[in-house]
Amino acid sequence: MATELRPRGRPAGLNGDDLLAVAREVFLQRGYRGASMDEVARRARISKASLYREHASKSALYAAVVHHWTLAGRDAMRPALERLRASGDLRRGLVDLAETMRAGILSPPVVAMRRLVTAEAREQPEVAATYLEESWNTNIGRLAEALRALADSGRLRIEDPASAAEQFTWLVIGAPLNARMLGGDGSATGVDAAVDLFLAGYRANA
Amino acid sequence: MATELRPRGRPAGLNGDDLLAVAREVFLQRGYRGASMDEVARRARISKASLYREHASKSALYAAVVHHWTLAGRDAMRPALERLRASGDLRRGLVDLAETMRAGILSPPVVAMRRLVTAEAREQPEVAATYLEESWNTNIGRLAEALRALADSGRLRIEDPASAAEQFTWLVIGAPLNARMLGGDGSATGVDAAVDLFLAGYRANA
DNA sequence: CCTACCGATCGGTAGG
DNA sequence: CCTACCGATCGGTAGG
Repeated sequence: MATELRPRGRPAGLNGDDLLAVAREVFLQRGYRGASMDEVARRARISKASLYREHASKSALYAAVVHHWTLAGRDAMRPALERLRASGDLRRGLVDLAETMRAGILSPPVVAMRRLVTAEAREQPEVAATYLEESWNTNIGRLAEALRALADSGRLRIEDPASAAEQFTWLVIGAPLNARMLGGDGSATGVDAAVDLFLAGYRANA
Repeated sequence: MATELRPRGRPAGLNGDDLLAVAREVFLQRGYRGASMDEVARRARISKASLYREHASKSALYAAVVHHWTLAGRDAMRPALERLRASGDLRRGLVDLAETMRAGILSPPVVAMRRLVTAEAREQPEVAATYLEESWNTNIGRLAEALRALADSGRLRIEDPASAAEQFTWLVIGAPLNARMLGGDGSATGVDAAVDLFLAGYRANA
């Protein structure tokens, strides 16, 4: 039990980022409509009145959870992209990147968050748009920058890095993400076929 | 108003496939939890008791709606696949197929159904698994057959038609489907880049 | 086939 | 005195 020492009259309950983390768990487990403010408050060990003082409504709490999540996952691809730029073996670098992307995007919490935001896209389109822009398009843009750098250094021949980044992404994660979003275990078939096709189209030494 | 002539004591309300169509509209508009059995009964002009006599529960009605939907969309790709086999211009045939796939998979009702089934995949995994198998994997399998035929005739060089079918599919629809699932308008960038990359990897005359 | 109604629970807010 | 927080309950609605 997390019975911490609390100097004065400070309450035992959670707030701030810790409260958002608890709310995220509840939303991911129950879905938006299945999640109750009572459960969030109970698991955060605060009253509902306190919860509503930090977040004016259930939808505002949900928006805060998604926004906080996008900030946390913004730099997930950076290490693999830097390894790709530094790698002497282009093919190995792309395979490493592809496996990093799969491990991140196909991880259970990331899939669950995508399912949550997708399900609520009609009711709360601005939250879904924020997620798409801050999380997805940001990472695609960084991949495009890395591909452009490889093209500038003469290792790839790419006219449209943004399009190539999207193609690489969906070659790598399309099939297993689709399977996991629909509940299947995925059974990923390896990223080599994706990298092979990508290099067949964009390798410099044609 | 649809006040039809009814010869005898036949009730005015809907049943069978018409009832499923109304229920599908309600599920697509409201989501699973937002859809009420009262609204389905009201829009079908039957009592809730009659609705429950045809479908024992809300989840059973949902499962029937999804299953009926998968049967309706099973042959959507067939004409484009036959045109691909008969086409003299391989590239034009693939572009035609890609545009047909986009028009179907990105259409608002198909996206809405995918969003519904995805959102409910955790609560009702068997329904999502049925959708994945009967609708998605069936069409991917038919595309794989067509690619295998093109390989057998010497127009493509493909070792794994199933893998190539998945690659083609996600190159064509990955980015715009992702955008539409998250509420964006998509702004599809054309299928030429997808076909170009696919042919770079699988065209026979290497 | 319908009206009426159930046990349970929702998001949100009251007084102290 | 102030703040932060509590137990209790509001009006409506869900699936069945």
